[in-house]
Amino acid sequence: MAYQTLLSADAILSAAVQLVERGEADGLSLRAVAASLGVKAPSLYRYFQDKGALELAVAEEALRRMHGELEPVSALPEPRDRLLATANAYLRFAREHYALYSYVFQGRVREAYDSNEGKAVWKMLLEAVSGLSGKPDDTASTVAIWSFLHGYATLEYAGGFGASGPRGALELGLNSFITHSEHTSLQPGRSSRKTGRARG
Amino acid sequence: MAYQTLLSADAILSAAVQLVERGEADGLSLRAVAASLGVKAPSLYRYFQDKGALELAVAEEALRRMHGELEPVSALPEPRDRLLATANAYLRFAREHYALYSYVFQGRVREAYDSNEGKAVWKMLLEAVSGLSGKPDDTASTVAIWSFLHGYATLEYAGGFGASGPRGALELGLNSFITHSEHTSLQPGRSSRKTGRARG
DNA sequence: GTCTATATGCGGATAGAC
DNA sequence: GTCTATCCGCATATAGAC
Repeated sequence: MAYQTLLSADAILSAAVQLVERGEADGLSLRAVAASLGVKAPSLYRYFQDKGALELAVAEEALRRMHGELEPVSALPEPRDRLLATANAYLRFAREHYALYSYVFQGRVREAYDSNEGKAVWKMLLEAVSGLSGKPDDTASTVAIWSFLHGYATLEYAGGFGASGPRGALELGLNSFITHSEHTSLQPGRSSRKTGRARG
Repeated sequence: MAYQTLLSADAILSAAVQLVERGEADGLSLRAVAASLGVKAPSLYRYFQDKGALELAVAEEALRRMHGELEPVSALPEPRDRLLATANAYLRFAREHYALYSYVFQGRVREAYDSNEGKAVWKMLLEAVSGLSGKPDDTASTVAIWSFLHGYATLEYAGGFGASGPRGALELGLNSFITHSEHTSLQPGRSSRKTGRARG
């Protein structure tokens, strides 16, 4: 046989993710992915039907890594701690891998939300929020906090915070939600620590 | 003279904006802009030095239109009404012109934030928020609410709200901020209406 | 399983005719 | 002031050789 096996779907996906992380989420190109693996572009078609398939795989991988960032703090027993830790983990991922993070929210990758990876991330947020509010599936609060976190991450990256430095905004926002949530909680006695404010 | 004046910077900008609005914010192309005006691409270089200059102009125009949407409600006397109306106007613009809206937040257009148009939008938000909290330049609260609004608009468009329908999240988020803001207000007596909850 | 070669398309930008 | 013609580059994707 003239050629050995150099590629695998995993290796291609891994290389694609790496390029997205470096490239600020421009356009991922099959040529660049192939080049980074030392092969030519047409070789990739043995492992992915077309570019769209690879894009979807990248989006799912991004969500998988997000989930991996959120999962470790999901066992925290105290609801407020858990929510704050979850929010911090979310923002940490967005900051350290912004190109990959934003990849999920843009373009044609909306199918990824219906994947198991997308559902897993949503579940992390939902349980962290619901644990504090006491409501079993507190969709409204989860969407609200998710919106806040995503917006904050985006504006921070885009430089929407001027020279004034917005550091107080994160803590202020989280405290607003938490206070409101505790105030309308179904289990008011449980998570009403007076000490310990949100720290970003 | 063999050719008449067919173009102007305004006409080109207007055509470019229209293409962005239609095209879901893919890549704007000079060829497409020219074609929509019935001319050829090289003609545009008489009015814009290169593509980057046109892109910046589009971003500034987007911010100008956002400001135009927010300005009418800036005269509302009651702080809570003004903030809610401002939030609603912001979301209305984002919904009805999402491609143009998102254009501002992506890519290389960050210079637009430093323009007069960017400052004007920020000022609308800042004054609406500060009017409620009573603090003169309440940057932290403004950043927090802006983050929430931007995140909500983005997730709504991206379909991040599943079939469950997140309608309560907008009101919940706004009420959380407003309650927190009024609670820590420097002028507690002024905007403490018990009636009237946020309506999205 | 990977290659070369190629078809096809879109994009920005410039030179020089009219 | 707008045109044609052109250069150059990058992209997806396929056919067929090795």
